[in-house]
Amino acid sequence: MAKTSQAAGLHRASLPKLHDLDAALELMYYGWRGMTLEADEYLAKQGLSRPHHRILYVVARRPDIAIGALIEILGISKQALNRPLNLLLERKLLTSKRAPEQHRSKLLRLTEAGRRIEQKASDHERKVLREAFDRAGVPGATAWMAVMGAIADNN
Amino acid sequence: MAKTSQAAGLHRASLPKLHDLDAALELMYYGWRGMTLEADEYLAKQGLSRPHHRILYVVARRPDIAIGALIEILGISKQALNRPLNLLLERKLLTSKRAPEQHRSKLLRLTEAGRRIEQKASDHERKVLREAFDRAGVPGATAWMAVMGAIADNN
DNA sequence: TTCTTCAAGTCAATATAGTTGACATGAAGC
DNA sequence: GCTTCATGTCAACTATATTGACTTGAAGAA
Repeated sequence: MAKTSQAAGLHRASLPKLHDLDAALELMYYGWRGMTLEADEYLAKQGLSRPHHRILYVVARRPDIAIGALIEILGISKQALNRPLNLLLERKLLTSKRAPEQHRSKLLRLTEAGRRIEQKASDHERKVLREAFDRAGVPGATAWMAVMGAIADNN
Repeated sequence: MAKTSQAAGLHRASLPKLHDLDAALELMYYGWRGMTLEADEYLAKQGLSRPHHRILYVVARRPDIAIGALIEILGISKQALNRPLNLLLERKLLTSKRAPEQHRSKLLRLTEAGRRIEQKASDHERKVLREAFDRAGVPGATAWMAVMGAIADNN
């Protein structure tokens, strides 16, 4: 029996709601999935996954970042960083060189191939956001940003 | 050396932006984190984690759901469901009984203890959303829902 | 020059969350 | 009685993370 038509990922479940905010709660879940779905598929085709993308994303925006700083931003241990980072170096999507004056740390940079993959993966995510923002108009997009900011900064 | 003050989770990185929508992209990432952070901490104290919570969440809204239907909604294999589900049964947060007329399937229900944990965990997530919505007002919340719906339904 | 510090790299063991494949059980329907 | 179907379970594997312990190699200071 073929699975009832689900091109990719899971359909939104539409469970009965027990609370006022259940719909919003589920939207956050499916929104996250919706944004990352195509990017993850693209990355999988390249033999990469989300952790690799996160590394590429950060290095693209902080060229010559040291490994310690990268660990801090990603919020993972250096052992957890080790495998994906080495894969990216082996595949020549990243380069590392010693700092000229601060020879203890290694500075990371994207190669052209790395930049291309980072851009394509991030483009998939931005495309989903752009289409949603286009439908909502500028005021809707602004409101979305404000609400997400408040959620993100929850302390 | 103590980590530079980060009560829980990671601070928002504030990377330089390469694209218009990078800020939105990062907001989605940190928003997801912001919503789930306290719930995850609460669950960890109970010796549970997000997969357990997802099971409890669904069963709370679909009492007497069969295992096959639960698998479909969660989008995981029955082998992946097996461990967390059995833990919840052992801990008596869930009960399972055979259907009276359809004796092949097992029907799942929350116990009182299960309901309590599901509520508290989901309350942590809803609290974050409620505070953000309160700040944004009804129009902002409505706009947020519309944008998230468009992102979630990205096909 | 040795000693210490520090960034980075590596090894081992463990946990969690998932996968596919194979097979058992037990009730339902024909 | 044979088949179907929901469930359960075993094994092997992958990926992503953790903590702890240790090495390497350069920098800075005594």
